[in-house]
Amino acid sequence: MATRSIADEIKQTRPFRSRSQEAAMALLRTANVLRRRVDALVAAEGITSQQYNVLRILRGAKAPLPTMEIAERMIDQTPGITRHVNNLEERGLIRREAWAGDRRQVLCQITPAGLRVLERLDAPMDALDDAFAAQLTPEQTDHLIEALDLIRSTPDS
Amino acid sequence: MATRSIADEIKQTRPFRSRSQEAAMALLRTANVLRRRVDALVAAEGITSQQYNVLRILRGAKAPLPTMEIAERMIDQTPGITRHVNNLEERGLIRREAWAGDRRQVLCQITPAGLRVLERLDAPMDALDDAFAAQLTPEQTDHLIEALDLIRSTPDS
DNA sequence: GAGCAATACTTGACAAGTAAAGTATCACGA
DNA sequence: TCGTGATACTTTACTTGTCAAGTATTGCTC
Repeated sequence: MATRSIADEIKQTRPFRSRSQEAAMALLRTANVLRRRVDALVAAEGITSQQYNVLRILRGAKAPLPTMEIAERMIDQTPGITRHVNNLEERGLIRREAWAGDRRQVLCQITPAGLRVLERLDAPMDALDDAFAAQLTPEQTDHLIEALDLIRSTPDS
Repeated sequence: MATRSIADEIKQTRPFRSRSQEAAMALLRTANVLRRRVDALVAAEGITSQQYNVLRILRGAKAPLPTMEIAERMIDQTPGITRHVNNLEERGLIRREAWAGDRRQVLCQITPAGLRVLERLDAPMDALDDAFAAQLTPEQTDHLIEALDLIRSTPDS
C-alpha cells in the first residue's frame, strides 16, 4: 500500500493552511488508527484499551496505587478511572482496598488473573508496535518520539 | 516547562520493552493532549471537535456531500456521522436535502451560519496548531508529518 | 478545637464511538 | 420485469469520556 498523505485522505479542496495544521491533523488521524488496532487486539481478552492501560500501569508499579495515581499516569480524568477500576474489579483482574493511612484513598493492585491476561497480550502487542514502527528507520522512530515529547511540552495556551 | 519523556510521565518501573512501544505510547498520549485542546477551543462555539470536523469538511468541499463521503473523510463510522449531522442541522449550521439522482443519498452542505462559526474559530485554531508546532523546527515538523504518513500506511496485521 | 478549604474519590447525566440490525433505494442479471 | 444482492444511510443498544455536583476525609488556620 502506498503512503497516502493526509491531503489525499480527506480530499480537501483547500488542503492545509499551514504545515502546523497538517501535522496536527496527521497526529490525530494516526493515533486513531493505532488506537483502533490496539482495541481490536485487546478485545480478544474482553477488555478495552483503557482497561488494558490500567492493568499495565498496575503491573508496572511495584506497589498498590491509589486511583488518582492511575488517572495521572493515564490520559483519562478520574471519573473514567473509577469505572474502569470497577469493571476490572468485577472481573477479578484487580483488587481494591481501603488504606488506613489516608482513608480517602483506595489502593488498587493487579491480581494474578490480571497478570495472566497481560501476559497473553504481551506478544501480540509487541508485534503490533513493531509492525507500526517497521515503517520507520530506527532514527525516524527516535526523532518521532523526540518530536512528540516536545509537542506534549507545549505550555497551556 | 521542561520536556518530559513518556517514561517520566507514567513513572513506570519497567519503562518500555522497545522504542516501538515508546513511540506508540507517545503517539497516543500526544494526540489525546491535542484533541482535548481542540475540544476546549471549539466548545466556545458550542460544538465538539467532531462536529467541527464535519463543518470543515463541508466548507472544504465545493459541492454538497453525501453523508458517507463525510464519514470517509473523517475517521468516524457512518452511524456517528448521522448523529453529528442531525445535531448540526438542528442548530442550522448545515442543511440536508434529498437528491433526485440517487434517493438513498442525503446531501449535506454548510449554511452561512455554519460558515460564520468556522470563521470565528479559524484564528484560534491556527494559533493552537502553531503553538504545538512551535516546539519543533520546520524540518522536524516535516519529518513528523512524513513519519506519521508512513505509520498510517502500515498494512492491516 | 472549630471551621473551612483542599483532596480523593464517586455518582449522575449526557455526548460520542461502535457494532448490529433495519429500511429504502438502486443495479444488474435471468 | 422480477428478484437478488449491494449501497446509503438510520436506528437501537451498549460502552466510554467528560463535566458537574456530591460525599467522605484530611489538613490547615485562627
